[in-house]
Amino acid sequence: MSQGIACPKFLIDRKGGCSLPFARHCFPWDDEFMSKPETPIQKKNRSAIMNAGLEVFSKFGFRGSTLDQIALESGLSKPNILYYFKSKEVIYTTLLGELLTDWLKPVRDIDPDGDPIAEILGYAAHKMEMSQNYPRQSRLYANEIIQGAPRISNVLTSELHEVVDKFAQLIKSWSKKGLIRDVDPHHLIFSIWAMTQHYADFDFQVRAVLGHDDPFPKGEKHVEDMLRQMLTV
Amino acid sequence: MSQGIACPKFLIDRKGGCSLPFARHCFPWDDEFMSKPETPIQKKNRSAIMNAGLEVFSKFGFRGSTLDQIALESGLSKPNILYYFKSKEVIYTTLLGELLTDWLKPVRDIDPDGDPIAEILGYAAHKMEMSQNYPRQSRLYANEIIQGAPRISNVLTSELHEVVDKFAQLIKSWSKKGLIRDVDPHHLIFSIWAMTQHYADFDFQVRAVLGHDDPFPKGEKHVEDMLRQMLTV
DNA sequence: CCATGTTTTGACCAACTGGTAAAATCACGC
DNA sequence: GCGTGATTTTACCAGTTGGTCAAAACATGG
Repeated sequence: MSQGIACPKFLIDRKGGCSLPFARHCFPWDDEFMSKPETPIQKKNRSAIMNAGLEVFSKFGFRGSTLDQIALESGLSKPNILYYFKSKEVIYTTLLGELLTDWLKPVRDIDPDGDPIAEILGYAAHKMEMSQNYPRQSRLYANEIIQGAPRISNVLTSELHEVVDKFAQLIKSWSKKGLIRDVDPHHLIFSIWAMTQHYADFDFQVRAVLGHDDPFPKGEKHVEDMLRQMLTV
Repeated sequence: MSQGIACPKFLIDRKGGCSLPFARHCFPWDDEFMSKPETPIQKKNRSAIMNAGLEVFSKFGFRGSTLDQIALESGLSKPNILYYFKSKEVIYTTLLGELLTDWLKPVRDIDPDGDPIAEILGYAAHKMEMSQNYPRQSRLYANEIIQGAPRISNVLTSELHEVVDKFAQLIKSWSKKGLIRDVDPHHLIFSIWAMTQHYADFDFQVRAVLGHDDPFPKGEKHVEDMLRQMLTV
C-alpha cells in the first residue's frame, strides 16, 4: 500500500490542522509543510497506530471504535496516541486518505490502448488481490460508505466520479468499436467492485458458507469467468 | 417484510430473556410463549422502536449506535424504549432475527423443477428489489457481517450454510443436465449477493458516481444481463 | 555526564453511555 | 367517574468516552 503524504488536502481542517507528528506543538508550520523529517521512533509508533486504527475502525466504524481499543491494539497509552495524532478523527481520516489513493490509482492506470478484456480483467484481478491481501482496508471503506460517507462525500462526487466517468467512456468506446459486448459501463464497474470487495467485506459469511474450502483461487476464477462471458462478443 | 415471531430461538438468552413486550415484568411466562396479545399502543410503539433501531443500527452498527439516537428517532424517551425492549442488544437481535427470516425464505423458495435461468434470475431480481425497497436491512446485515457476525455466526454456519449448499447442489445438477453453463455454484451465489446488495450497501457511492441518474432500472437490467450471459449455454 | 528537546505517563475532566427505580400519568372497562 | 393495570416521565447511577495537562522519563549530541 502507498505510504502517501500524511495529510491529503481534502482532509485538512476537518478538526483543525493536519495529522503530522507533534500535531499539538506544530500548528504554525504544520500546514506549511515545514515539518522536520520523522525520527525512527516516530515512524514506528505512527505506523503502529495506523495499523491498530485500521484493525479497530474496519470492524466497528468510526463511532463504534474507541481510543482505548486502539491504544490496547497498538500497545501505546491513550495520551501517547494523542501525542502522535491530534484526535481520533485525525487517525480515521488519515487512514481514509491513504486508502483512497490506493483505491483510485489502479483505475487511472488502465491503458486505453491495451487489450480491452485484458485491461478490465486485469483491473478486476487487482481488486481481487486487494480483497485478499488487504481486507481491512476494504472493510474500513465499506463502513464509511454505509454510513453515507460523511467524511469523503466530496471525494466521491468529484475525484471518484470523474475517474469513473473516464473509465466508463473508455468502456463505451471499446463497445462501439466492437471489441467488447455492449454493456452499461457504470454498472459493469459497480459489479466489478461488488464482486471483488464482497470477498473482503463479507469474508466471514463467505467462509461460513464454504466451510473449509478456501474462497480465493476459485473465487478469482469465477469472477474472471463471469466478466469474460459478459464482455466477449 | 415478515412480521415474524418476536423472538427467534437462536437469539434467546443472549442477554437474558426475550424481547416480548413487558420484558421486565414478564420473564416467568416470557419463554413459555404465554404472552398476552399486543395492544394497539404496544404494536405502534414497538414498531416505532424497530423502525428507529433499523435506521440507527444500519448506519452505525451495534457499537456505534446509542439508545439516545434511537429514542430521538422514534420519538420515545429512553426509559420508555427500555420498557418495550429489555436492552439495546435485544432491539438489535430482534431486528437481525426478522432480517434473517426474510433473507433465507427466497432461497428456500427456489423451485427445483422450474426453468433454471428463470429461477436464478428471479432470485436475483428479488434480491435487487430488496436492495431498492429495504436498503437499511441490507446495511444492517452488512454491518453485522463486517464485524465478524458475532451474534449470528451460528446461523451462518448452520442454517445459511445448509440452505446455500442445497441451492448449490441444485445449480450443479442443472449444469450437469446441460440446462445452464458449468459454473461454480457457490461463487455464483456470492456474486448474486454481491451485485445486488451493492446497490443498497453502497447506495451513496453509486449515486455519487452516477450523478443524477437513478441506479435502479438500469442496474437491474445489467445484473440480469450479466447473469444471463454467464448461465446461457 | 549534562543540557535540550523528545517521548511517555498518571491523574484528571466533562460529556455521554446503557440501564434502573419509583413516582406520575394515562386509558379504559365497569 | 373510578379503579386497575398500562404507559410515560423524572431523577438518577456507575462505567465509559475523547481529550487535556503537567510532570516524569528518556534519548542523544556536545
